[in-house]
Amino acid sequence: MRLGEGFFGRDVLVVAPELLNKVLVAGGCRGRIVEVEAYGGADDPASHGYRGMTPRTEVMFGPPGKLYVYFTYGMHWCANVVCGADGECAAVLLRALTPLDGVEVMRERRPKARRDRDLCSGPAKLTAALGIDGDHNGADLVSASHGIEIRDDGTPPPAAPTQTGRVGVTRAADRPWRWNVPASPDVSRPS
DNA sequence: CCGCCGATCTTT
DNA sequence: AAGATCGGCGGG
Repeated sequence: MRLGEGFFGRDVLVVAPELLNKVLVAGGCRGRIVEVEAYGGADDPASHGYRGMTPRTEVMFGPPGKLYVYFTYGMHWCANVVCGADGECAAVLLRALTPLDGVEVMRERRPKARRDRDLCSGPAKLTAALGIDGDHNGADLVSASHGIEIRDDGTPPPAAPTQTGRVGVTRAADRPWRWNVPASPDVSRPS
């Protein structure tokens, strides 16, 4: 079943680990979510929304269940699921997937990937593999407005997900807001 | 396998 | 000027 607004409209620290083992569907491909990170708002110095709403972060402050897609390092796209109540700033960064379906298409989109586990093992790798870019900013996952949705296929989240500090952040680096599926070979880095 | 470095450009 | 990254290269 497709996840609905009730799922996303809760505390981001609750939603993030529950997204593990859900299935992301986009661009004719499917992948199982194995790594996520939570980002807050005014309470979180590492968040894009820390200093309030800007044109870039507008979606992060809106209703839950939307996709916040941002451009970084001059060449990469990263995708977040907006959480919490409308007006709050909170989102979950999708950091890695296990490729499930459409692997051939993923390979065409990411010709540099050598092994299957390199296709979606990073936030900008998975967007490239599934064809997600700036056109998908603000997409509604609840109605699959842009052909993107998140599904529960009956696989529960891990009972004891691995929890670490967030990758690549310099501020609030000690906050344990990254979660991944234990022993998954498809995460962005070993934990 | 690991660490370093350059690419590339938007946002602050 | 830094950044929620990636991939190539060199060394162990």
